[in-house]
Amino acid sequence: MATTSTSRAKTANDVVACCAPLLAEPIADADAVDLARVFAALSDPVRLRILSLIATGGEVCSCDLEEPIGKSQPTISHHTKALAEAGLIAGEKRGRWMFWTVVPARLAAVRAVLS
Amino acid sequence: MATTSTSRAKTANDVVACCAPLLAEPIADADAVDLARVFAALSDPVRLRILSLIATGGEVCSCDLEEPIGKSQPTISHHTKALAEAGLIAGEKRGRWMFWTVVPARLAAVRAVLS
DNA sequence: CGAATCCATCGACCAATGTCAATATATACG
DNA sequence: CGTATATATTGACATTGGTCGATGGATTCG
Repeated sequence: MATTSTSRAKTANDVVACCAPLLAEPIADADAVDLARVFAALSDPVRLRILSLIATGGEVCSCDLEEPIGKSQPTISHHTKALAEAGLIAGEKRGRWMFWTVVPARLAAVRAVLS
Repeated sequence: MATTSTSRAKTANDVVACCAPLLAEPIADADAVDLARVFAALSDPVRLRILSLIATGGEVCSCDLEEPIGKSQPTISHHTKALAEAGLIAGEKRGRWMFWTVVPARLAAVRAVLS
């Protein structure tokens, strides 16, 4: 490993392409727990704005999020960690900077669950 | 009005087809708040299972949710209300029973935001 | 090495949320 | 009308979660 994944434990990262579309068959209990974690990562306005900034920016440094978001540095770090643990963004440290990119496949997987 | 919408106030119901895809341009602050509310409705395992049961059942009575979900009646009512206020399901009362159906357009709108 | 910068973690605080028992409301039935 | 059933609401409780100040760790540069 190298670039991505900020050392998460075993979060719902590879677990989301888990389940058949919600509408196909009743989702299993454990799958629901994992899937809920991903939606929880999307359930905060600050995180949605961060995700949107990263998506439109292509590759964005944490230091460039603080000003447009208008929250403290620990708060930004807290939210990027949450998004990364959900597998929605991936971070790469270069020098002192942490660069974030979206993980399109993960977004596609979430869309698929809602199909 | 008649069948749908359990008397919500002005929730993020018609507000979700709000915004361009998250990846097109940085989402506005107010839009992020509205969108976060919808994802919050999806961020609970019990609600995901309820949504899945309704989706696969076509039309499901609240009384038929209590047993498979394994939660108390007030808890089921609490969650169906949350899903309805998010516009993800719509309820129609017939007799003493409350029948729920999914709102496919709303699911499609959520998918579109993640496109 | 020492200073500066970027980020992560910790501790604390307050707000929001899931849960249930108890109660209220509405509808059907005899 | 009185009883039974289905659902909604209320109040209480414990847990989770967002936020920030303070601190620590890592990297660059002089």
